[in-house]
Amino acid sequence: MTDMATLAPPESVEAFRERLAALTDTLPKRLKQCAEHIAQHSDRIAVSTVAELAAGADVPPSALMRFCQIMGFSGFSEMQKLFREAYMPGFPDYSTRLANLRQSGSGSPAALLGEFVEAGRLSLESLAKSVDEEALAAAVDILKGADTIHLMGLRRAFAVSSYLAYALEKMEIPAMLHDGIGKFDHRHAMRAGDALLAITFAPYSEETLALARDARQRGLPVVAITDRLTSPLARHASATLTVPEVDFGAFRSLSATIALAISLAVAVGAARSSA
Amino acid sequence: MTDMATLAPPESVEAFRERLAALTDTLPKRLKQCAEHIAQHSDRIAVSTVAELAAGADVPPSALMRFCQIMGFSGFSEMQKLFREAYMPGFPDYSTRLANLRQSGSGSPAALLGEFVEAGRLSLESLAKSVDEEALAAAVDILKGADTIHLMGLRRAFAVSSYLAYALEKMEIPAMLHDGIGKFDHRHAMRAGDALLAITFAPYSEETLALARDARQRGLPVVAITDRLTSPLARHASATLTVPEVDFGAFRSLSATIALAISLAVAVGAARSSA
DNA sequence: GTCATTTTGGAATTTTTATTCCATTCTTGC
DNA sequence: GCAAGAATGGAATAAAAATTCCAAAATGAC
Repeated sequence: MTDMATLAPPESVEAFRERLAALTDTLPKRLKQCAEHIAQHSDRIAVSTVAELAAGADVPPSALMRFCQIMGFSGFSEMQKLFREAYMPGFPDYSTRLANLRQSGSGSPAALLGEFVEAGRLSLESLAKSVDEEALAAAVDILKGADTIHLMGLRRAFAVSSYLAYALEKMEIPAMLHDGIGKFDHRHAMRAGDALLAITFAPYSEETLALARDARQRGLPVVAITDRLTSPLARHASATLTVPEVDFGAFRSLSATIALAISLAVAVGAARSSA
Repeated sequence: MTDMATLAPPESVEAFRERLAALTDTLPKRLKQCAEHIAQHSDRIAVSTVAELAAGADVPPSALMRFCQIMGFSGFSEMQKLFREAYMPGFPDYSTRLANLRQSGSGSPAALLGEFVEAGRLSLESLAKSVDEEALAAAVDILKGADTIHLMGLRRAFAVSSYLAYALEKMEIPAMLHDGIGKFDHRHAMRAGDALLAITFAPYSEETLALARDARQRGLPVVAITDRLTSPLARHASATLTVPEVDFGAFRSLSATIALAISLAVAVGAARSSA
């Protein structure tokens, strides 16, 4: 760190992150500690003091000050300003509103809604944190090559499989929704070259497991969306995607499952149309 | 405000809100301004200074200090501490993770997922902010008195109506899902004493509108879940719930719609079982 | 191993921010 | 309309935080 032509401070959190990523490797020990701690806890910058962050990174406050300057800020305060302004963008009083909703008499419809909104949000955040990018890419790979995509998910998972059927149809991708109507199992509709996307959560639906087993035995690739890597569905799957859905009461919000499913569908759509 | 036996400071954001609500009406002008501004922007407390908040409430800083003390804190700093500590976003590094996801090459499945997760979150937050509690209560009222609840929603709304059918079935509430199979419209399955819950978004499904119109003409109450109060579905409805769903690309996340729908179902379930 | 250069830790300083205090202005009961 | 009490605004003070600076330690080139 000899010279460091004072460049303009990052103007957005994204720009900040980019510069941070670019710089981290070039920094000496203490400053790298700062960079890593900041990268890990960037959401605390807005509500912490220099001393607190420095303690967290296990460096003296002056090291953290130097770090801020290297990032292009005049000092810590300028950096903090960026994060304070970005704090809760778009929906400033969401948390207030949510608190009011949840408080509006337990059991009241509004309070219930508050709980489900929160459950959905937690599920989505948790999904973003835990998603296995490789498994997702593998799943896209499998489905983009399939002649017809068979969709199987019953009971609570039926909402997801039916939405996928809608999305795939819209993108003109051949898909078949196995809906269990009349107890026809339609297993013979699955032909060589097809793939199965199966969705089930505990307690696992026997019909879904059976269809996945059948597909597997006949050599068709199976993509699983389920709740755990050790789920019985995963045993039959070539790629397994897990969703950490938060329940409220007896029902789950499905937000995370649907987000994952629709992402998968759109990624497959993009892959097929560019092929 | 003569004497104010110094009581212990609130230990949680909920306790804070309760005390705030209880106190607001007893306060003189300036202090009430503080209370109202704080109630409205409690999420900014963690990242603001006394001067900033005071300016926002249009009072001098000393008034705000007095307000903090009346709330039971030793001063502003102690109050701010409560909010800074409470701000542990459910999953500490969610925002970092999300930023990484979205950055992972546009068009990649992971990047798509990042976008859908964000769209879902925004939808949920927006729903919490905009939900019409009275309309929600009215909808529960209508549905809790119905003999059979008829569910109608096609295309993208079918995921929602089918999930509702699942939830109502689980709660042993008589419900019938109109699925459009074989183009049977099943309108005559709707009997006096029943109610219809219809769901459609632009471009509105003709079948759904037709069924709602029919129910209306026969004097059955109709609850609508749609995207705008001016939607054609709302014209046939006794209660209209609107959902501000955020799209990403051609598809919506459905998170908010499902959260609203399931809340409605559970509230109806609770109302019926306690009746 | 020595010297030049970079990096570091902590004490000293400056700036910002919170907090107190009190003179003045409003209210309200009579 | 007058007094007594409450509420208010702003200047003065105290506290906390950010920032700078420099001597000491570490590193690395020769």
